[in-house]
Amino acid sequence: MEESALVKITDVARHAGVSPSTVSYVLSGKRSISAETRQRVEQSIRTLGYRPHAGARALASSRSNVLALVMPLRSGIHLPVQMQFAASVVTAARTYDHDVLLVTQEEGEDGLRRVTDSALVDGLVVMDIQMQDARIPLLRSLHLPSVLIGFPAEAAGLTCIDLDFTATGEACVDHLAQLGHRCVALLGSPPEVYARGTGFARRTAAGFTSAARRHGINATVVPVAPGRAAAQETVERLLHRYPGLSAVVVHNEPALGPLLEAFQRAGMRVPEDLSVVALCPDELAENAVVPVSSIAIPAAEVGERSVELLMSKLARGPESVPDATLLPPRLTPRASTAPRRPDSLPTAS
Amino acid sequence: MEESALVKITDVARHAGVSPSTVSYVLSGKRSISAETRQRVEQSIRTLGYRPHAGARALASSRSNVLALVMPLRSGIHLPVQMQFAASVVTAARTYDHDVLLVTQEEGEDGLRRVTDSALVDGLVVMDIQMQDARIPLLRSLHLPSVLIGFPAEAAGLTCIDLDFTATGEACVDHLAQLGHRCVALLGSPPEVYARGTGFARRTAAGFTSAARRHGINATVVPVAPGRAAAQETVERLLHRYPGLSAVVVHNEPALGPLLEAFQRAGMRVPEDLSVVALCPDELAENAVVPVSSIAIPAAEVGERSVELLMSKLARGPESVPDATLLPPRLTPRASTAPRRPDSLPTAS
DNA sequence: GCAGATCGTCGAAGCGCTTCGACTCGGGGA
DNA sequence: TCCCCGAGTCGAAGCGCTTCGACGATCTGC
Repeated sequence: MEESALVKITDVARHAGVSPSTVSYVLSGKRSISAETRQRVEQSIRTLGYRPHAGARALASSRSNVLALVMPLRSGIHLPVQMQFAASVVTAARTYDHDVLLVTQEEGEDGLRRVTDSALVDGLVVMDIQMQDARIPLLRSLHLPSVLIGFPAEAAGLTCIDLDFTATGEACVDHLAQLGHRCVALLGSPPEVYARGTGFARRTAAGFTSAARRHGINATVVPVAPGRAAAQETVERLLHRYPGLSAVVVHNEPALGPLLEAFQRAGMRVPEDLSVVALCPDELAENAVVPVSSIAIPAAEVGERSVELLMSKLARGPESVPDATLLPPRLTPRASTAPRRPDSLPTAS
Repeated sequence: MEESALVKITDVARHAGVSPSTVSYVLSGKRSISAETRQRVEQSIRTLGYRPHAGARALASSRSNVLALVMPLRSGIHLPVQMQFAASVVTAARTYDHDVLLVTQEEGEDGLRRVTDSALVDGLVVMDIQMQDARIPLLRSLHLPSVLIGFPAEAAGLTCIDLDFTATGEACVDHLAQLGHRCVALLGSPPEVYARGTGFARRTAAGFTSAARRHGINATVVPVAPGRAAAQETVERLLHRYPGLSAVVVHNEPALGPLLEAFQRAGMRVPEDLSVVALCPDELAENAVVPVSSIAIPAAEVGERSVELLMSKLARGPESVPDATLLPPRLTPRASTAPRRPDSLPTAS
């Protein structure tokens, strides 16, 4: 409540009539302190406006109370998601009395080395993990705990968290099946992405397919190449091949707009003739020509949970935490999905 | 090039056959070291993979080599700008061998107190400064240097940086005058913003007006309330009152789309009948119905410069740096501005 | 050639905190 | 009654680094 920047633990100790170590124990709770002493010390801390010196604390305790957030900072389409994510990481970290150091993706492995080797941080939250991520070996060899957002090809022994894409694929189909649709398509990522074996694309497709089988629904998975032209062509081919098609799931953010247009142009009104579910941020879904029912990456939840995981590893060891945590999808119904019209064409043979 | 996390300055010293202090001086350059010794030490550092312990360094030198970036993390419309900004701050900080601690706007004054009092950071970059910003008094009383993005009402004695809005208003008019326009309007922020005396709105208007006078051009400033309806109405009134109007400057990001539509609806084609210049992010300008000539906040430059200012204050004292730094506007011409049609109506009387 | 400056290096004293014994004091269990 | 134990506190030893003063060696200028 007073000055600052110069008051140290010995000042507090003197003011409270105890030894510095006692003050330290009051602060950390690592030894029992009589209620009376504790209150006296706490009062002194407040009156003097004492704040432990972060560096000194880090040196003595080998804990910095800072964690690194490694994130891509180049402009892209996902910005709102990233921001939400960063915000929730910072907020969650604060509830554990930690601060967040911002490390850019571009700093790569050297960046990680730097912040860990210099004991700047106690742990890492690493966003935007690729299938073949160059940082994985390093992360694995690190003596510091880390949590990865997304799943690399080889995830064993790493703590990863992400939306459950299999369940997401299933949820979309469940939703559509419930509305009576009998012939559905998954309009997915560009072909390369599948060829590369990218995890989330494959998992979504798998969930989609198995749920369709479970419901006894006619289902197909179609990659969508980038660009308006490709979208248009994909739609034409699709409608020709599956005349009974009455619903699609779009898992390709940039293609969503073009695809909707293409369907429109092909005479399919949404949702009268065609129901559409998308995997994309709510922003995008809300602002499409017709608001699209969607499942979004739960950025805030991912952020919060990842910090919780990290803190648990820090406090209770790496074994205290599951390797993979998959967040359940939440589908937000909007105007783009409706029951199948009884008079629509019969399901394709 | 080897292990890590446990190699300390004494290890390096032993390996190089010198004393720890010599290693320290090699690292900091604060005393002269013979070329020979320097090389030997540097070699040892490399072979052992030595990284100074950040906490120890901070404790001994009372410099943490970390700076705080205080930014709003709630989703809003400006996200791309914020990100660009954050990215350039981090990058610039790295060139000065500093790291960046992320502090959210929401933490407010307590957040600032915490990171400064605990000596976590050496200085602050504070974004999103309001006219009457509650943090100003605190920032002023701080013993740590700070740089503010934006100008508060009372900026004396604070280091502030932002786009030069006066020059921006002028640049827009210059551009339009050069194209032959003789009657222009500034479509600005909602009335409250002007009433509140918000700095950037006023300054833009001032620049706009004075440049128009200089060019002998008919000019008017019109606030634009939020909402499509308001935009529509504003446009109608404007066109009625200034039949000779052939160009507008829009300084109201969310209103840009609605305004363009309203002009369209009123039969004014852009740019044939009406030239439009906007103050908004490039993204927005590029993706409007017709690409809009625009001046954007130079986020990357602001970020970089703000770090430079901060570093200068840190290294050479607060006097080494100007109170205000105004970045020159850069107008990007796009499809929305064209020469005035000779057959357009005469300038309003 | 010699006083005095300069260069290059070292040793030691902290920076402000945590933490590990050690010590005191009462209160049970035997 | 004696001993042991736990609760509560203190003192001191670092944590790994920077920095100040000191000290020999080498250079300057007369």
